[in-house]
Amino acid sequence: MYRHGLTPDPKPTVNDIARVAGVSLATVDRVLNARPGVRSVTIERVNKAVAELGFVRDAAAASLARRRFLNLLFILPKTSNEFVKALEHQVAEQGIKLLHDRVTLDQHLVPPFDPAAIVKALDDLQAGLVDGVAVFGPDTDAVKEAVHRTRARGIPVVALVADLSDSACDFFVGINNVTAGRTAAELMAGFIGRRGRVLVITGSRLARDHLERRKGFEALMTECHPDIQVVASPEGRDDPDLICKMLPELFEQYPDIRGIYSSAAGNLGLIEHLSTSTPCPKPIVIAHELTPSSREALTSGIFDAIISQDAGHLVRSAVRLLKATSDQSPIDQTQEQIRIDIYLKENMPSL
Amino acid sequence: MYRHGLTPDPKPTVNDIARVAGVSLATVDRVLNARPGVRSVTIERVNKAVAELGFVRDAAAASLARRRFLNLLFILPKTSNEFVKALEHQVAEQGIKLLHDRVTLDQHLVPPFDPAAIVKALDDLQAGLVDGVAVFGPDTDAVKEAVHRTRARGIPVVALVADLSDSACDFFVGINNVTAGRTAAELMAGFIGRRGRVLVITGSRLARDHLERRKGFEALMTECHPDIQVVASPEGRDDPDLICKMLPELFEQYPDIRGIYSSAAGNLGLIEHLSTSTPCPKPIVIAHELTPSSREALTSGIFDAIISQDAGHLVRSAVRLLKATSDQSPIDQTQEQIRIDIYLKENMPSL
DNA sequence: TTGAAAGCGATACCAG
DNA sequence: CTGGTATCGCTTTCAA
Repeated sequence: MYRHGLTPDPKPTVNDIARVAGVSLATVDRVLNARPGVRSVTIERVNKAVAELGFVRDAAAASLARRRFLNLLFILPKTSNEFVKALEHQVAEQGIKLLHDRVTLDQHLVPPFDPAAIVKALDDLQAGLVDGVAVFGPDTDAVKEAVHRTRARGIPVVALVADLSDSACDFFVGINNVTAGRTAAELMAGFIGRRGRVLVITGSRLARDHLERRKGFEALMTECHPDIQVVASPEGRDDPDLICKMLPELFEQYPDIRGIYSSAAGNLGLIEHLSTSTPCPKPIVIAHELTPSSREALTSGIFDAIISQDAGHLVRSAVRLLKATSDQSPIDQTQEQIRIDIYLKENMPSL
Repeated sequence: MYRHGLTPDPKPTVNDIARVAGVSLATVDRVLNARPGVRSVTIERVNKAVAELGFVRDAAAASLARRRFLNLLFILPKTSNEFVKALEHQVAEQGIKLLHDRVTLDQHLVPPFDPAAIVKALDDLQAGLVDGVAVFGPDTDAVKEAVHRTRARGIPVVALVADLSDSACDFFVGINNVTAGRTAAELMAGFIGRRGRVLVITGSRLARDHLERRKGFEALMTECHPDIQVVASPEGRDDPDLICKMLPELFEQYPDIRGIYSSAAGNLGLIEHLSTSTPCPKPIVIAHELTPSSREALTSGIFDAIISQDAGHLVRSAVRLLKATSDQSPIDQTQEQIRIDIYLKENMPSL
């Protein structure tokens, strides 16, 4: 009754194809994997049989017979940033599970904001030892050229979290940060009643993702909320101490701040400041990335919302894309789309 | 250099275990799969070898050797509801891809709100033909008993979208609807400035998920926002026409409505009403489930936010859980946690 | 340009 | 209780 209605009882195998097409197993394989050295008439015949029988390649058998591992490498910035830590954790964790699927995950931590280190890491790769790379690094020409060389050597590359311009990579896995900034702005506008002054805490001008968020935030306010004034802090450089210190001055200068948007990675400094001296009335605070400390700030009411991207999803997606590239298998765009998550106190996931 | 650092070069196989433990392949298999009929000393010896060699079972080989498909069935309500349609679509879509992985997906649509139909569907299952079931149905005793019988026959069952109480099922895949309602309330409170009257459009008292949302919504308002008054509409029964008709009267009765929470599945009626006669000032509207029409309402500004759950994720998660149960393989709780998504105009995913 | 045959790493079945 | 062995469906030499 509930037989899988999609294949005529015993699922056809390569043997069936071979028999029906009147060729050998080896030839069927050559056609299925688009290997060279088959006459086009033969190709036709095989394809016809494939279509006729409704053949679907068995992934398990294929993977087993291929008798080799897919070795993937993640190049991440070496920083104490909680979000990056979460990525590292995911790579390590998922690496263990993926062993079952003949995939290995390694990570290489390079100094942050150091294009040369990434270039070296990429150029040092041995094709054959590494079958794919995911890079989270600055969008500089040197990096893009190194990515280019890597791809030229047949190693697929995905840009992780921060895109590399001019589609230097095979794929980008991450969110659109302009959109993320706009999302923060939309939420902020709603929460402060569409009027008043908001402060944007900025990071470093070297981090493209942070710049984009700020740009998106300001753009949306300009477009849709003329009664909201945005002031930007000096560069916080993602340094908690620096940020904590610069805040009192800013509040003095702008006593009417109704909202704060922490666009970069300096949440700790902001939390530090707000948990000691709370301006009154308490401003609406929106920050990025759900991490242990931002989670706590949300719970305690210091933060009102978090804009986030799921580290687990980022890693899984990068792996799937690299694997699909290697297997020449199709990609499910909708599954690979990384969402811009909004978390309030109530919908924050447990754990 | 980047050799997979987790296994000493050639990954050990069952043969290696057998050799080291000094037993046969068959015995290794029995131990690995916890099959009966092995002396405990032998079990010990095998486990020791497994630990020593750092053995990881090769999923591809196992799946191939098992030489059978995993046939899963989704029992869904037959309704024109867009969210359910999205589920159907995902089951169909993912079913095609899963063929590669020796998994088949079928769906059985039963009349909505009809416990007897679900009971029959479950009792009609033939163990051996169906290896797992995902059910989206009402939480009634009859259904729970049928689930019980199904599980007793060795067929794992997951509750999809709507939980069945008393942990009748092996797993629940879906969101906590009380929490979803609270999330909607938190967002609503922020958007309307924490004061004023809000209207909740309710569905049917038979749908536990809808009731829970409303309960959560009201609870949060009571707990945290004393200046917000919640009024509930008569039951809309998810009927667009009915809802569209009852609204004018409600607005007349409560001219000061500042927010509307569409807690059930009657978005179409609400959209219909609001797009013809817009009350002024326009109330904040929050609804559930990102679907083609709610998406459009968000784009056009009729809706301000959507609380949603990802249909693709729901289906994938149900499949993984059923598969893991069948394989006796471990589960990654964090990946199976379905998020309560919040979408504003800006962060709505494309497609 | 094509074919034959040897595995890949687990599971299942039949003996002992 | 334990062991041998034939697969599973596909990929990959090695020959022809």
